[in-house]
Amino acid sequence: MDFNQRVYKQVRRIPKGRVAAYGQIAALAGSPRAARQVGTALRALSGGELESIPWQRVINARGMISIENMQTPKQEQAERLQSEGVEVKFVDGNYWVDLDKYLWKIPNYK
DNA sequence: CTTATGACTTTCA
DNA sequence: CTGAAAGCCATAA
Repeated sequence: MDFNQRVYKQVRRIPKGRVAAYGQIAALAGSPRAARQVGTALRALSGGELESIPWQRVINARGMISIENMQTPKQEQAERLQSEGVEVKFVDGNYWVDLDKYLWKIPNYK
């Protein structure tokens, strides 16, 4: 299975109303140091996948929405998160999420 | 096969 | 706290 597919699979596991860092997804996908590739994977999403995958729940380690891509505005991500119950703050041109409250705490397996 | 690139993260000044 | 710098590694060219 491709790295991208593993990423999508993990992203779908993020509970509604929670967010996860790129690094977390990378770790779950099998490459703890491939956080940037998670972003690359999400950037490659197209039409239907944007609806079937909760990509809006993935943000950077500091709780900020780090999209600069124009086809999927960070504003849209903020809106999607808020409609799920996640509080998003808009400060100086950037959207922030309180990680202490909304970060997805991965349960211990094994 | 070799380079470039980047929806990231961590560290150091 | 702020910002610069260097790792990291899958993908694209």
